[in-house]
Amino acid sequence: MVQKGKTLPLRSRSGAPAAPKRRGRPRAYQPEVALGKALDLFRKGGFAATSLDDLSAATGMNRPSLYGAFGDKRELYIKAYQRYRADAAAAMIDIFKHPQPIRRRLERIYAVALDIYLSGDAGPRGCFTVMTAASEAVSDPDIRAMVLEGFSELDRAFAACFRLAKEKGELPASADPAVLAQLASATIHTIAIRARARVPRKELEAIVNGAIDVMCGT
Amino acid sequence: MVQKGKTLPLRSRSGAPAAPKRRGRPRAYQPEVALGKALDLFRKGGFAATSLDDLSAATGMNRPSLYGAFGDKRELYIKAYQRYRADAAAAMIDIFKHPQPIRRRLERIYAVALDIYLSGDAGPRGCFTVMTAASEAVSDPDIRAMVLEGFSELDRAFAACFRLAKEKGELPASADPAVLAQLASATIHTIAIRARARVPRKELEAIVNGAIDVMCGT
DNA sequence: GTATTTTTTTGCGAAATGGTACAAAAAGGT
DNA sequence: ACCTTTTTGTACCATTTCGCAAAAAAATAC
Repeated sequence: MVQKGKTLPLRSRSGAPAAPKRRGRPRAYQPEVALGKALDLFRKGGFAATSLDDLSAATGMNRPSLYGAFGDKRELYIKAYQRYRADAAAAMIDIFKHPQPIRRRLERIYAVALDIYLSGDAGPRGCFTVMTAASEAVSDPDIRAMVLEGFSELDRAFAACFRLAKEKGELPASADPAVLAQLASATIHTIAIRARARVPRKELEAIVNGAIDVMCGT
Repeated sequence: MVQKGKTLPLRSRSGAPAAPKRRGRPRAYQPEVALGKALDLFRKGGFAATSLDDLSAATGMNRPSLYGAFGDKRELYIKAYQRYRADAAAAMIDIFKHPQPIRRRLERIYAVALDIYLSGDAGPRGCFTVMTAASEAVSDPDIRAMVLEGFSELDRAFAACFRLAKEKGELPASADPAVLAQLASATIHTIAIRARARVPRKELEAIVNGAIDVMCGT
């Protein structure tokens, strides 16, 4: 799916491929891929059900190394969540940028969303934002803030799409972009949740298609 | 809830208010209220983050009694979830039964849903079905089956409402009750999730009102 | 009063958990 | 060769966790 985006190792734009001549013993792991493995685990089981031993086994790093690289379990969870958001944003950004007919746009967004939610060796992993909201967000203010940001980011992105579509005359003048955006987000949330209960892709696509029809008119 | 024959103190239909002369040492707890406390805890933190010690403290039963009364942690979780579903159904049943204008009906349903999702001393507890879907449903087939049943129960109840409204001419002939029902469920899911991130009731009500407008026409 | 039944209570135990201390290892600097 | 720096690997600790066994308690039945 997305995770291998590689995003970071920018190597600086000059030729130097990055050989900063670090001083001590070289790392036996690549932080990027280790964080990816940790994200996979957290997405599978959530915060509480994922132990440091599990994370250690999956990343190949022993616990002290994990601790040194990412901090304690909560910090690792937060970094994994940030990584998830970055990956998801990277997978969606083109669709939200390039103007297209609203229907086409929505179809593509939901297709990518389903790819993300249904991926996973040990069953569909769902949406990490939704899972985090369901579990940690109530009691942890920092995590809650990130989750809320995730929600409004999505709401705003959808709203921008509907606003543009309305300007282009694809939607009736009576359409309210903010309301439609929240419905579009609600559809994201419902397929994320249902995916987690192993509802098959076909059914989720049917939900998506029905929602698009209502939002855009048949 | 099979274990005790006797299930509920049905008082039998005759006058006898229940004095079955039980044989051994009397219970120091009421299973009903203990299960309620357990449900509260599970709704707050989820399965993995709630320990038997927590449950023991909250119910006032020590661990062996808990075990004897409800089985192991997983069984207790399942019974608590069934209780949740029964409570939620009881709170909604009247609204789904009595025919009413579709808008009024939806307003009442969402009002009750918000009451359920926003209640809780230590922060909003959200929807237990959604939380369970997000965490346990992937890996536990029995729990998954119950969650799926919860989803389709809600879908069907909404669909029945829309079907009736359509027959009564409240909705255009083009309206698809099944699609509208899934949108109504999606709205339930989105407010459940957002409630968990402490989105204030006013905002959730705004989402609900917008969704109702789209579903029923403005 | 004694036996029987059911529940509570205490306490154990084996495993898992999050976190850390410390020595060994692997690199560069001089 | 020797020191410094950084990371790894091993081992450990204190706590928590789930589950159970066995004794004590509280009621009824005889």
